[in-house]
Amino acid sequence: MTRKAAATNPFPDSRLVFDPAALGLKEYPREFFQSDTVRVARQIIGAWFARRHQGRWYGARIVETEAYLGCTDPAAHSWRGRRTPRVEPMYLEGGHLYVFFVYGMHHCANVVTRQAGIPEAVLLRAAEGPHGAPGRLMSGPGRLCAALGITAAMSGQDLLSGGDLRLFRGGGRPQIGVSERVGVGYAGEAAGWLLRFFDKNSSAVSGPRI
DNA sequence: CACATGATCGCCT
DNA sequence: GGCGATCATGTGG
Repeated sequence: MTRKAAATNPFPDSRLVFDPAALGLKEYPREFFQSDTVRVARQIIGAWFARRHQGRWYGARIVETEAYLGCTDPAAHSWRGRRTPRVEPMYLEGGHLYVFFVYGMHHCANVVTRQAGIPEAVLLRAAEGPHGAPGRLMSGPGRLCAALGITAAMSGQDLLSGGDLRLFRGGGRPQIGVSERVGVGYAGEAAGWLLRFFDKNSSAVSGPRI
């Protein structure tokens, strides 16, 4: 017997339409993404991940991230310098997008950090919409990608080349919570590293708020 | 070629 | 809290 397919958040979703120009949102300079990965993971809490589609911008205010520290991080796809077609975008210079497919049904979006050849990245785990928080729409990396229609075909795109995928700086100074990363129990000691960051005041954060 | 598994989610108990 | 869906990817023969 077949089971009901997992519910998907259709893209485009009109609740996510917004106007970065009207809001005066600015983009980050390249150097920002080339700096320390943990710093980027913290700093982009409150930033806007945006996608342009048929003339409209769809936006997600990032409220939860995780840092993946490349060759020396057992939880990272690039651990020990692994270099395969899937992971290749992680080796691009900071500011590119790395998207992968997991569990046969979900996509996860990452912002690549550091210089070209240093495969580190920040996983986007949760976001809230521009017109308030539409419940659990983007609470979790899979739902976040579903809501914005992010697929592996977009992996390797540059967020700083004036294209349809961008990251804008957010306003304010969110209160940042810190914890272990989610779902990396297989990574041994690295499972305990405090590399997950979230907006303490957001109801869209996906996992434990400890 | 064959097989094991995962940076998740939703439904079940 | 547990489990199954479902398949691209990586690894090994």
